[in-house]
Amino acid sequence: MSTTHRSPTIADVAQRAGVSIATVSRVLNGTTPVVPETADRIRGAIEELHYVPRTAARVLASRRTDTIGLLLPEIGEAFFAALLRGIEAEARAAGFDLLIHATTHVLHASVPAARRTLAEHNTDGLVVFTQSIREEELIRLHQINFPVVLLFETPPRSVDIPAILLENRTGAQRLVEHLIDVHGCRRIGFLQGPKGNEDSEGRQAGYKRALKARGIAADPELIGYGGFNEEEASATIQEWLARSIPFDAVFAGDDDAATGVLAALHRAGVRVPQDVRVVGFDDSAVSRFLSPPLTTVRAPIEAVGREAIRQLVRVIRGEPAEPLSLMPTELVIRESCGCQPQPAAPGSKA
Amino acid sequence: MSTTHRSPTIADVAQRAGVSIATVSRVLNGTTPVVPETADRIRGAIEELHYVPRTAARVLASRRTDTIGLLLPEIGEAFFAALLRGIEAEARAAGFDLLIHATTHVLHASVPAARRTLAEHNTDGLVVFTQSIREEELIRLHQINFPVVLLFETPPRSVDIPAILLENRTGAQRLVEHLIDVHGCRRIGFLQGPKGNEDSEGRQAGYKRALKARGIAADPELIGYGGFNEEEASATIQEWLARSIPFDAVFAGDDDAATGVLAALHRAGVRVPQDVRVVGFDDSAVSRFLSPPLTTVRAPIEAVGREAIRQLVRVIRGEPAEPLSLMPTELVIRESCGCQPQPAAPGSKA
DNA sequence: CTATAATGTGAAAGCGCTTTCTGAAAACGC
DNA sequence: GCGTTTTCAGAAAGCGCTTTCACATTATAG
Repeated sequence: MSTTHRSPTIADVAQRAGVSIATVSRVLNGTTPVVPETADRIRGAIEELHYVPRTAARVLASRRTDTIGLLLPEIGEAFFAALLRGIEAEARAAGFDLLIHATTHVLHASVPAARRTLAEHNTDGLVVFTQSIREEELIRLHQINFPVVLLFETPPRSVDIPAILLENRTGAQRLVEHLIDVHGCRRIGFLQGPKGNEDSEGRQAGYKRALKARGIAADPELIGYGGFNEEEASATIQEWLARSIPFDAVFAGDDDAATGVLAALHRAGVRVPQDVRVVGFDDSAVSRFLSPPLTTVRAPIEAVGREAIRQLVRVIRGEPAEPLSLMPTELVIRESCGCQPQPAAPGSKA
Repeated sequence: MSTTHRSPTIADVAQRAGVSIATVSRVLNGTTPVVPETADRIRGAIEELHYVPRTAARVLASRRTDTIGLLLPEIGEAFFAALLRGIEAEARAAGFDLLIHATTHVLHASVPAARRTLAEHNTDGLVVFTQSIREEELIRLHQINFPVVLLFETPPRSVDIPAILLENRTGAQRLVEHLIDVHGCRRIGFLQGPKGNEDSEGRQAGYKRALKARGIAADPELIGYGGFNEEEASATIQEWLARSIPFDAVFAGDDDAATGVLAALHRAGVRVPQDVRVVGFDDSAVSRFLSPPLTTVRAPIEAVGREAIRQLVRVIRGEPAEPLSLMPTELVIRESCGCQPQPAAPGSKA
């Protein structure tokens, strides 16, 4: 209990246990069998000294970081928590730490190489969120064989890195067909997500397919911008109402946008689902608590996070990885489409 | 462009630039002036070789990690994204990386010391979320002078580490007084958050003060459990309705719980705000889009994250830090309390 | 001009681990 | 019993940086 003793190193542990540092390292890592009594003695010394191995020394010597980097364009509200939960849990289970970089302008070619601390030698692999990295950088990483998986985006043709994608098209198609078949909708609006967002494109494709399959002409006036957020979706609906564009349903692109649509309609005194039916996509945490509860498509976001790590770990270990994981989606019928309330099974979360 | 050349180190850069590695290190870190031409030559070599310094070597040699650890009990839905956004941005601005550990059962005394890789030598400091660390471990860290700040929780008496807290009491009191004074409520329910949660306790104290200040007796029947989540809050309200407990308003503890309350009332055909008024706390992203838009108290969660890092960085640098940062809250009046819709200023986000 | 102080750079000593290489001792085979 | 294999543990060589320390230079002073 002295004042400023420098903290213990592996040498201190070795000395106290009367062995060499090599042996301490071996019980620490379980790399080579050590006589049980000796091992116990070492473990005792570790506890007594409150020894904590320096990660840096370990990394430097072993040339493995046991760390996975996560690159995000920004930390959004919606499914971000679920995604991170999946990523964190799976990474931990596989024995990796998680280093997070969330910001635009990271890893751009313009950033001096010396500042790009996340990739290469400083992590064992990268989970890259759509639109958070420049294509050149992605290609460079791939060329030097650095493990990367891509989230919600198809990799460029020249780069065969694993990608985790949502089954957007089919889910959206079923959703829109439900509006048409069950509720007789004919004028269904669609709100697009951010420019270049693949999820949005897939959902729009599903929307168009559904219309086509039912012989309904797509009206360009009914395709607006929702930006996958409440504000912009809300604004678009307000504008449609102001311009008296007739519509009997809105597929909002995602649940955030649907929330904005609901708010705009509520404000305007338009009843949902009586006057207009509203559906979203994602099945975000709040969707079942909206008024009325939102009909949507469940996107298994947490599973996406887990799958991303699973594939990345395979790449890191040099095992064959799935080039493309298409995560299944599922229609979730609630009331905003006009269906009747589901009799909530006791104890069920629906 | 050969196949498997090992990646460049500082020595390769030094050789190519015709200087010693010490000089390269100096331009990398800007620690000592270097003749401009030489520096340029070195920077050129760095770019050409795609040199990226190994963090591990740097950390080992300098004994600084430039990394801040974040300890969370779990990755929740609600204000988690905002918190992380604040933490990430401020940490990056201060030149730190972010290492995230989210899970219960981390850093418990039961975890072998050798596995507690996050603290001590492996980060420069820790942001500890309420209820994610055992008190003994906190005390130990404090004893060895390891920089820590505590989020949403008052540190134990013996441990004087900085804490970032919300001004819960005053905010809650104003909120409840608004219900009483403006809307004439007399039977106001309160839903508690998780057991031992200080935010919940502070809000409950504010609730009681408001009642007392207005001469209303607190009815224990009107204090229920909401758990700061939709499900449990929803269940409690359902139970109150089933038991015909009369109430004219509900202060749900937080916005998640308020969302659940709204859903339960909606399901039961109880109108908000005509029959029952509902208010929350936090001003989460969805609150303004609920039906009706939620009256609540704005908790500056992103600012909490920033402030946490700001204080932690001070401790890391050995500067004096604020022992206690009390973040101000602000009443946000919308419609769920019975007030009229605010005329939304054009371009405003309210 | 010579003595003195800046200034810029290199040599080299670590930082605390992992891991190869080697050797001693114990176990085994015939 | 002696040679051979196996098991366990130590010595020592790095891993790729930062940082003292010392040393040339060059600038400044007297």
